[in-house]
Amino acid sequence: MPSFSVLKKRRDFVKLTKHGVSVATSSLVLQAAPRDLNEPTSHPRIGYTTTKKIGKAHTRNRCRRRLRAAAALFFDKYALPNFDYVLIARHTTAEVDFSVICRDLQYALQKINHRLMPEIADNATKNNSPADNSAD
RNA sequence: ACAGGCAGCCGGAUAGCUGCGUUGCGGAAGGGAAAAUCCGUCAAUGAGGAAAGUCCGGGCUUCAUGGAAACAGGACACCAGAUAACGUCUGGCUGGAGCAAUCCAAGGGAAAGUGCCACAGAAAAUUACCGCCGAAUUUUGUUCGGUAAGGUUGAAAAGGCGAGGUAAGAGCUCACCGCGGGGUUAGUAAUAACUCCGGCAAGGUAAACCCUGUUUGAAGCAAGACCAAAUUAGGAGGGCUUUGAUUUUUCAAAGUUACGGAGGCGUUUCCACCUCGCUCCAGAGGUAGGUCGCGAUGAGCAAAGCAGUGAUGUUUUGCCUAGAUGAAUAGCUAUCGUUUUCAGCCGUUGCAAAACGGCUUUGAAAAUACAGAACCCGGCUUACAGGCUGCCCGUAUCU
RNA sequence: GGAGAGUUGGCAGAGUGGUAAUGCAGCGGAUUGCUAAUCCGUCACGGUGAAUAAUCGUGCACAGGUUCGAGUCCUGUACUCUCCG
Repeated sequence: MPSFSVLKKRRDFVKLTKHGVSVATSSLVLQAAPRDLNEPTSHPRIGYTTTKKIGKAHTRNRCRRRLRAAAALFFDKYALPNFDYVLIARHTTAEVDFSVICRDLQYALQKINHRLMPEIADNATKNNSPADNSAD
């Protein structure tokens, strides 16, 4: 039973690239950002990006599937509630061993959570009211 | 056996674990009912020969018009047929490539007209530089005429070759070949064969404009239809209604907003558009969302029979077979299959080195292609590891 | 998914079927005590060559075709960019 939903709107992707934090590994790139804090939903959301750079439609589909399979393994454990994540495929994603993708994703999730948690703490101390946070 | 040619087919398999879309069924909540929403140890089903490129042809939808046509522009072009249609396909003709099977060809018109043919060359299309010949003048020559055989240039220079003929030459004449026209025969036709005549017409380019014939409205599922939500508060104008003045026309005030107006296919004009319930200006908001279109009736798929040289048509029987929308149809593991290479073993030739062939339940390593439906069909083009089947041709050997 | 435009030296950018312009950058030389500016030359790739002389071949994204001859005309392929109210 998946405990996360899927990002679909272009607006959300753009917001992530503007305001989010990103971690790059050899096989994938992970972006993450907190959602609006006044919304009560708690599930993390995840999106997948495969650009035209990495190949034609067949290879892009394959990359997306492999990323989705890896995400299904690890997001239950590591993903934080009220956060949006985006996985971006790279040139190597279709070719490399699946174990490498799993290792990279695990590493990236741990690192990005480590970098995001203090940011939230800072925000909470500076701006107590969530209305000010959303106005930025 | 080797080397080719053509046509067609396949394009990984099995098991396990974890998952996805759609449809059906069941359940939950919800409601007058339905739809939408969520759930399921439920069931069924789930990519291709090219799904690709978007190069052609259709279906379908909208726009314009009473219905059409014309012009411009585009496309096509040997003949006959197939087809819903086509620039596709089939059969034939002609020309070219190959020993052959077979393959390739935008393959109408240059005698309707216009343009172009750089450089070189006398001359690139009614031409004459050198040369050859004759005459005049009178003498290393000059002028006039004839000639297109010879020379140089160039991609291309006015039928080819031989003989006659001539001052020199020339289809000027003749034979053969080529070319053009007529006739006969064969064929639906393109065309072919035979025969007679003409003396030869004035180069190339139409993938330059063009001519002739045939054909063509435009845009595309982000087409288009419906549903729901959100916002005016201003000015000008028009229409209608009521009231007042007035014989009517008309004028003023208040209210109201469709039955009115506008719309222009490539041809006229303009440059964001839509909504805010007439139009324009100003202003504000928006370019989000959902359902249908959308797949079980279709130029549908499979098999067999019949007609036809064939494309194809037709009859019978059976089948219903993806429907997503940040986009499902999978991810991983194991075993097997296929191919290649290396090692190993066996056989043949050989003194040997080595070469060739075979074996894989003897093993190892590597590879396992091109590539993902997006409204749907018919083609074309391009990409593609490897494998299978059938037929045909050539060479060598044997019978 | 659909519609359309383009590709020429290191960069920009012309080019009626007939010798691949021009500018910037780079390199060499002149000028100067030195530099800048200015002037002159060179500047796609490869071969022969002692040579930056000379000469030959290949070059306009790639591959075919038409033509005596294609950067240009026609067909196919690859890549890049733009638009979809």
